[in-house]
Amino acid sequence: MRITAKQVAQKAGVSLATVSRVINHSGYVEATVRTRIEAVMHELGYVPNRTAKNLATGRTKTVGLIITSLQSPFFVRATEGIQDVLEDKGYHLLLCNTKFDTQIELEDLQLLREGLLDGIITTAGSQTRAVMLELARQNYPIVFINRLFDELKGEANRTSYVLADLVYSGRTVANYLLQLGHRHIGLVCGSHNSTANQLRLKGLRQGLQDAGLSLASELMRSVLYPNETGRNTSASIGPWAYSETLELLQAHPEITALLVFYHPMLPGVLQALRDAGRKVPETLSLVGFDDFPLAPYLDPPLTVMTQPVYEMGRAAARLLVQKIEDETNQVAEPLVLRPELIIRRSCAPVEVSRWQILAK
Amino acid sequence: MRITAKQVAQKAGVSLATVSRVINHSGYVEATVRTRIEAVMHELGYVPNRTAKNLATGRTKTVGLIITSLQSPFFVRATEGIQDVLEDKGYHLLLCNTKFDTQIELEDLQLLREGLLDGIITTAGSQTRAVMLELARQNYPIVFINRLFDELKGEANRTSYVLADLVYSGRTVANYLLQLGHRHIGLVCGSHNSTANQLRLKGLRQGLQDAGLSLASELMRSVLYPNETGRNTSASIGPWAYSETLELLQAHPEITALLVFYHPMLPGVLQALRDAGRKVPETLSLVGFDDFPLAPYLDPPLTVMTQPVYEMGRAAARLLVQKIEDETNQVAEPLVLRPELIIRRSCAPVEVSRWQILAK
DNA sequence: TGATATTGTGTAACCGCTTACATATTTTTA
DNA sequence: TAAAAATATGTAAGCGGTTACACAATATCA
Repeated sequence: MRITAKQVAQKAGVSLATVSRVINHSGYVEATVRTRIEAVMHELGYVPNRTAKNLATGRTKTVGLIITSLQSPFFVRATEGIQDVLEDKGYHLLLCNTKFDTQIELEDLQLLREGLLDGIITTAGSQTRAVMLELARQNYPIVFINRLFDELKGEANRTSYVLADLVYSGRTVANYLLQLGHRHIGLVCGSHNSTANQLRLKGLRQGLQDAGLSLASELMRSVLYPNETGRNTSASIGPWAYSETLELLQAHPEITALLVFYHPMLPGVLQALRDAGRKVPETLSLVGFDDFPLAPYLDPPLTVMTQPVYEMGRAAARLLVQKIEDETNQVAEPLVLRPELIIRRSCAPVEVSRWQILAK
Repeated sequence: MRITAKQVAQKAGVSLATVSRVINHSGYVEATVRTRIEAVMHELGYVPNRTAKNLATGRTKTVGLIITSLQSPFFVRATEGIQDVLEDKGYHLLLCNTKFDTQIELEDLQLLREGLLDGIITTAGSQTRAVMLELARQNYPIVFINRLFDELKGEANRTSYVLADLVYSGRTVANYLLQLGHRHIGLVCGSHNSTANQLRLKGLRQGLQDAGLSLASELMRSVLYPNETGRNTSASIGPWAYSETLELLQAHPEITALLVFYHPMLPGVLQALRDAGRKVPETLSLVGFDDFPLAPYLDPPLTVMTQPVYEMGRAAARLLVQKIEDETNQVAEPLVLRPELIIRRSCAPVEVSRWQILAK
């Protein structure tokens, strides 16, 4: 049924090797022979078998992208950047969505060992640190986005890092809110296990400390992801975000500014604010993380701390392909990009908030 | 370096075949032997090679998902549904983002022939009709989402269809707006090439005709996607949507209701409305297609026509896996799911609009 | 014009696993 | 208890390409 290169070779009266050469444009092939073989391939409708090629070459031209959710514009935009580069370099993308399930993540990582993937780009890995380190040390090509492994520092291998300066992110937001007069800053973050959140938190702390303040840990809520308690399907994180936010605001009415570290929590948070009777920004200032196309059209337009996500995706893909194609081990120099605060209308000076509250 | 099954066999003192049997839990293996082999595998850190297995079995346990963009919640949510099922069935997902580029789509389809993919789920295919038909007739497993091929009707092959009743969508929206008193309904749709849009349009026309009206084609704008004019990267469709909307509103100030068929155009449309000084819903009623988590928090909360996207994704994946694993050809019976109108606050009776306009 | 380099092609050994078939042993059944 | 069935394992032929190596034919050069 399926036409093989062997059949092409026979029909064209040449050897299998020659056919392979014309397929891959490798080695020497006489022009007339090449033409003849190409004609036969066309006539027979020959299509080379990718799997066979993969086995013979030991490469699949496929890379895995491990993300924890598709619900965040961060992942979507990063994926676009990655794919634009991969497409250019002739690679394919296997999308692995862990949904915060460690088990799934481990299975996905295993694909590297199984030879199905030439490399991996990952934004996950909080729960799989050990395995990650092992893979890195076995010189599998890996690019980490917003994730750093200090343990690997100085070791030559085939990993790379692409990061936004998330500490700067946290610090900048802290400064901005401080400057608006806020002293009680609440925080709803995603998993506290996430490196990204830890870095942002670190920056936030720094910013507050510089002003002689400290972050009250009781003003901070982390939301357990649906799957951190077991395997699950793509459930919404909304309800969690909603109830945590509501509780936080009820327990701490002194909060005048709220940070939302993880985008998929936004709907839940916004609903909680409505139900708690907190108007943004009059009664509460709100800052999101990661920009998205509709942010300017929310009620109110949302002020966000962004990262150059698309570029980060591109960089990650570029680095990964480079690591895949250049087998030498190197000491990775993290590529750090700068986040940016986009001020819209969800934050107001604290005086206004006070006034509003009193006026009630 | 890499451990092969052969080495495991040697070390365990059995044949390669037996090792294969324990790996795949196939055939008969004596319990003690199985244990011994497993011990050796573990000791050697053996990991089976996926590519070799793929070649030997002629299957890759990988399916391709062809989408045109990641910017739409439709694709994101569908992808989640698909992946939840695939994960369950032990399949992987190769994500193919065509960005409306026919060339890319053709290359992605080719992966089916190249044996890299066991099957394909696609939401695209407007420009690749001929190739699609060919693949379908060659009995490659394919599931179409929101896409129907009349040419294939009654033919037995390995395709399936999952659709939302988009004609109903269009009709329902028409009825709703008509009932609110709107008579001049504008339309900003994505590519007119998309089957989905054509169906919605058909429904819209039906709804209007039932009321003795007809759709004025000059009130309709389709937006050329960035890539319908050549290969491109993941550029935003925003600017196109913006300028088309602005022009439409300027040319036809009589429009009192506007439909947005393609979600990624929303930001551009909303900006245009602002710039045109049209308040929603006072001065213009707005209906979006496809729901998304932040829709209730837009300004104003957006009324949308939805499809059960996640379920459609799940259904598509289930059907595809079924087609892959059951080689018999069948006549496909389209699975049609029902859309739903979610009324929020972006539509108002036309009297109000008139009043507002006059009041100016 | 003979030595050397370049070009062109075939042979055959992989890549690492699956599986049809053959064979041997044990269990079941009549 | 002999025949049939079930269990257990090995042999070897694929799966469909790539590529090292050998060798032949031309082209290049001093």
